[in-house]
Amino acid sequence: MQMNTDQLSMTFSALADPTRRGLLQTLASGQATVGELAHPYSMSMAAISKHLKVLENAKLISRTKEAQWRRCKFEGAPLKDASQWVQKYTKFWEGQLGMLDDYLIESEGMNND
Amino acid sequence: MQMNTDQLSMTFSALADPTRRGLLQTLASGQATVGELAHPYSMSMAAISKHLKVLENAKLISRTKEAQWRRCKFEGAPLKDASQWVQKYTKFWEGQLGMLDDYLIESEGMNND
DNA sequence: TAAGTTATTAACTAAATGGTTAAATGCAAA
DNA sequence: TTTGCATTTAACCATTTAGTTAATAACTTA
Repeated sequence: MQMNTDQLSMTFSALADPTRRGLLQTLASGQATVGELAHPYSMSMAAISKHLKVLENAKLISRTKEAQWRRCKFEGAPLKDASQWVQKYTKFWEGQLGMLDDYLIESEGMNND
Repeated sequence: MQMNTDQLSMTFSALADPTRRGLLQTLASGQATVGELAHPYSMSMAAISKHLKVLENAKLISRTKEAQWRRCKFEGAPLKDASQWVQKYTKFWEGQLGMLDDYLIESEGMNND
């Protein structure tokens, strides 16, 4: 009903698609044009263009014009918050497991920051 | 058109909603029933129940029956892969920034594992 | 057994998503 | 200035998502 507009939701949402993760992987090997990015996929260029727009809205890529090409570049800044969010809970989880291993009391909880 | 069924997509997709992240945060302070989880939200219990089903399908929570209550528990296992994926690219990005700071050649690329 | 509590499921709705093909845009080159 | 290439946008479609209310299920307790 409503689109989630907060940055963290946008980031996770952008990452929740294998095609988009693949595009980011390609871009991690260096900048590329839309055509180059589209090449490995059996999907119209228009579809890839839309995926790139999702990534751009999430600020995970930037695009610069160069004649009739758009050169895409990976932008990792939004990953920092995502990484922190996931890591906090990953560590909490691993902590829980550790507590079980050591026969300590379960579900001590986690602070709220 | 098709639902993304791979685990990583399911995980990111589940995290791409502030309500669901909030539910996980609550659960990180200890197990809770659906009613307890629903309480802070101005949303029907049915809606929360659906969010919990998304989290359950993504294996981010488990539920056990206890009389007429369902006790929910945070399950962090799927976060490991998500964490690794995000961290790999976060580190790559921070590396890129570092290279710029040090006036080294830009876009050296990133290996493919 | 009847009534109340907790939660899920069903049926419905509006909007978002992910794809298509076709048209439009912007630039380069003949 | 026409042609061609790279890309985006428009219009469309089917599916999914996120919510609603109402009905149902499962269990407790009076």
